Amino acid sequence: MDAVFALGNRASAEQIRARLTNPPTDSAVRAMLARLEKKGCLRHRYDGPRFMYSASVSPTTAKRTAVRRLAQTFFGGSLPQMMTELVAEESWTEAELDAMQAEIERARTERRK
Amino acid sequence: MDAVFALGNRASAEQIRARLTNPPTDSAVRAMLARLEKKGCLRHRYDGPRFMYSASVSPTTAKRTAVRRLAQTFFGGSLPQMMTELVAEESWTEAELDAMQAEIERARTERRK
DNA sequence: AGCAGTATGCTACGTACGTAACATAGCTAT
DNA sequence: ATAGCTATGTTACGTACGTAGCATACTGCT
Repeated sequence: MDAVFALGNRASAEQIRARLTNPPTDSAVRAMLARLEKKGCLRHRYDGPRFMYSASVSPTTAKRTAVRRLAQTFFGGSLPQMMTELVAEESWTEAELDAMQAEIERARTERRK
Repeated sequence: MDAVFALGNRASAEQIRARLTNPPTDSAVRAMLARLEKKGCLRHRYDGPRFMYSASVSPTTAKRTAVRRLAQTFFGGSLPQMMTELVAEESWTEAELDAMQAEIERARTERRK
């Protein structure tokens, strides 16, 4: 599923396989995709000669879920704590710090509306 | 594994089971823990009457790996893009924005050393 | 038409996993 | 001591998964 989302929620079996670490067989990937589709996690449609798979939940929803799961697992369930910890523990360039600060300023003005 | 890390990298089988969504049987959890230990993902030691499991990789390492994986899956592999997008798309209180900004300022001074 | 090349469909087999059931060991209260 | 609770160990069985192999269908090339 991660591979599908990383590929923009529209991916062929071979593209998905290429993104996996220790990629299993082509046959295994196709079998897994069929199972995920049977479970309702994926859908597929024809794109010329091959299937293109997409998740049945929107990438936006999946993203929010994944972010919250990460916060839950490693940051005590607190998104703010996750953000401040990431600012502190990763290494950032001046430009990246500038960009984050600018986004915070924009969030402040958005809040006031 | 997520449950183990969420529990501070020191958890009993029952604690782990309690954290799982649609928790499988007690027997299944214990069997899985035994398999993960056999694979080298987990270790256990006795704490009074019961086993306490811990990951064989440090929580810090696992956290960095998980953060990068999230960035890879949903933010084009870019940590800075992930940060700015999270600032923009989540809803924050003034205090939380203040805390993030303060952490950015601190990161700036750290950078100059 | 004939022939590669590619993509899906299907089958069979071994391994991993989820579950249930029972056995064993240690601790506690009576 | 003994009965009861709890935690781990072990076994057996059904389902899910990883793999290999072959069949079928479509496309493009000669």
